[in-house]
Amino acid sequence: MPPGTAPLETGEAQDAPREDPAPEAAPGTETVATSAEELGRPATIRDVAALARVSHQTVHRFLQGYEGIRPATRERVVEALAALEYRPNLTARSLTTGRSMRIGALTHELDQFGPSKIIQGAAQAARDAGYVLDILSLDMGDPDEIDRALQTVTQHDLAGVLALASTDHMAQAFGTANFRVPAFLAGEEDEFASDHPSQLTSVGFPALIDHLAELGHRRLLHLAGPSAWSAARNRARAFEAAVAAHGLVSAGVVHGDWTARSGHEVVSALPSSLDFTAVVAANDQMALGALLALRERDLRVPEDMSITGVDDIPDAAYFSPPLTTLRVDFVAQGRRAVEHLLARIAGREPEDDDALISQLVVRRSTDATAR
Amino acid sequence: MPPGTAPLETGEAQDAPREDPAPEAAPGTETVATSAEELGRPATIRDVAALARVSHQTVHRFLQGYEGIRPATRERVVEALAALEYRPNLTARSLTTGRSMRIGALTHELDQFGPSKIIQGAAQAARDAGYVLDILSLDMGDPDEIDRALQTVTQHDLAGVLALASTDHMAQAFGTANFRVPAFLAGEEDEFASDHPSQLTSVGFPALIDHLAELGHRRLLHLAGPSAWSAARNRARAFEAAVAAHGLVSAGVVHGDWTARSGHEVVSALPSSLDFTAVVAANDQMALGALLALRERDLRVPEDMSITGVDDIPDAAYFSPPLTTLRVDFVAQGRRAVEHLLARIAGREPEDDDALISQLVVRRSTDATAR
DNA sequence: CGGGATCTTGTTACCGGTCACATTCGACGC
DNA sequence: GCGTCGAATGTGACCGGTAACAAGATCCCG
Repeated sequence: MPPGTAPLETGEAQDAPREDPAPEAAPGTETVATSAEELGRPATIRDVAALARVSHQTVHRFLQGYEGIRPATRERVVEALAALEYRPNLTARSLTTGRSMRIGALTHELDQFGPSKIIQGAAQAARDAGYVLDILSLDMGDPDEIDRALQTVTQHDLAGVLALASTDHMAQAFGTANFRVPAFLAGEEDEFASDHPSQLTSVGFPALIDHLAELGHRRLLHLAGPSAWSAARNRARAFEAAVAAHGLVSAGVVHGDWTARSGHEVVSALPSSLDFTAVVAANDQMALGALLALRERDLRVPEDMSITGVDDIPDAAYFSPPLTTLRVDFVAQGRRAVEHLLARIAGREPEDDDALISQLVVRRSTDATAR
Repeated sequence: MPPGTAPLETGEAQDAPREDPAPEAAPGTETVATSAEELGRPATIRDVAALARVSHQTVHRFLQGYEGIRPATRERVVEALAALEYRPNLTARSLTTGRSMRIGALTHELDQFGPSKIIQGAAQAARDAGYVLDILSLDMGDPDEIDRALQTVTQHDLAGVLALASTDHMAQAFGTANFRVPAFLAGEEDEFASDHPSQLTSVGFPALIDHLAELGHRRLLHLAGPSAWSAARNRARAFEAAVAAHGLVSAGVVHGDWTARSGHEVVSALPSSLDFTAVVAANDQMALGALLALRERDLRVPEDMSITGVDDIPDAAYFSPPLTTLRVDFVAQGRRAVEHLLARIAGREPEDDDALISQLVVRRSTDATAR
């Protein structure tokens, strides 16, 4: 016998002229809040029910979109909902349903351009779907981190998990983890991945290599990313494939770690006589480092050496010289990752989407080779 | 009369040799799960209580660190906790307490270096404190966005809100919003802010201007950020103050929008005869754009013109030439913002922390002036 | 106009912690 | 050996939604 938690007095007070909704506490009658201010706290479904003089279940049904509510009743509910500015408490909802409107994003490279753009796109897509993105930042290197993240996930009743890390380490940890909820591993790069082989010969790297071939370059050096990153491997593979397809020659593949510093180091360490006329870097930062290293070796870009990047970071257009590169749509990748995850959460098959194609942006860092 | 939800049979089964904990369902006796696997779902506090043959409240007390539990009892609880791999359900906890272990981060410039680094630091600090950072990405320009964010906050029972936006627009919207929970507005930049006036004359900009003065520069141009950003205004003010303190001359302040593109535009648009010998940009990107514009005007850096930035983005060391800049510790700023917020959540006064000082990094973009 | 089918609405319990209060236990004093 | 008091532990309700089921209202038809 709960003491009148939800008083259902069918008093006349409500039917009286709206002008005088003064809280006249009739004896034995619980006063019913008629406005959000009067309540002083977020309205609950029962507050609304009391004001509408229905059961909380009727309010609930209305909120679920149930049709079989008498118009008169429905109207009272609608009014009460508005008067109390009702917003469902998502925590309470999560408790019963066991699921929340939250997506966990596992990540650890928030400071890099690609990943942070992906997060941006993912956050947008999540928001558009009414979800919130929880950042689960990982300290890589500590193997327990994945476990900790996993615990966080289960403790927070997340609706799903998006793994935005792109290293093998992460992919592996992710693969063995059991999140108990839908999960989706988003590589930084889909386009060059092996399950889109058709893309390899249509746009992106082929267009880039094509561009260099047209300028007369025959021997190309690839400045690749760290091989533990799938994106780095994919790009290296795409490079090799495109070079072969054009009958050009790969002068080798050297590895950096995505940073300008590594690009600078690697290029500085090359032997003094270079048997290639263009450097194809796997990202713009490394290209930047290479640019400086070439300058320090008294090689002019593009007269003596052409150089290209991938990503098209905003700064790339203002390097000296401006960088020819492949523009990658990271925001779209992030959006898409979330959409895939949401599909999985809903039990749907993700819709087959068009391949994200990167676009060649020609700037001054490439030109006809003198050699 | 709840039907034995938490069976408290003091059966002997538990005291029997550990070797045989087979689930022998005695008639009229609910079986008690003795391991996480057997349960097949996350263990609740009542599962633990049943296994430990205590009330759920005793388990609760243990978890709260209550001391007055008899050793024998305590031991059973500890064992049950471990056997069932109990993890509190944070959603349920939030429901009763009305607070969660989540911090909302309002942001809209996730792709910029500073903000994304700040988020990184904030996410770390949040994680270290057992919190999770929820990204509430805003579409600026739409004034309803703040309202939407506010609703999100209340619906999700967030413990606090961190506003990481740095524009006046955001600050103002934030100031008028009532989040019902602790909130903290973190500017991108503390160091140059007016409430740390002492810093203005000790490190950071003064060191930078000092450096230029020593190289013989007398007239300096400031390439500022958009004036709607407090960080831009702070930096401009710090510039003016430092110039005055050194008896140098400000050749004016021109405004960009933080991008390399804007730096390039602004410097390209300057009259043909320049009456200054150094450009002090408010961030590295604009300095990059300026660098290219100067090169296009056939001005050599640093021989004809020195140039400096602020932030020390990783790429700055590999610009052509490498950029003299002020290193700003954004990660620390993010951490600190979260710590402040957590203090406010806990009702504590935030501890007075040392000013975050930016550090002068001298590279090749500055040199003695020929003029 | 009664009885069942249907439509509409209400009642009660539950999710898993937390809190307020009640009860039992054990030690001690007389 | 019994009463007392504090320590140890248990009971039941509650947070705000959701779900299963029950019951009242309405309607239709013979």
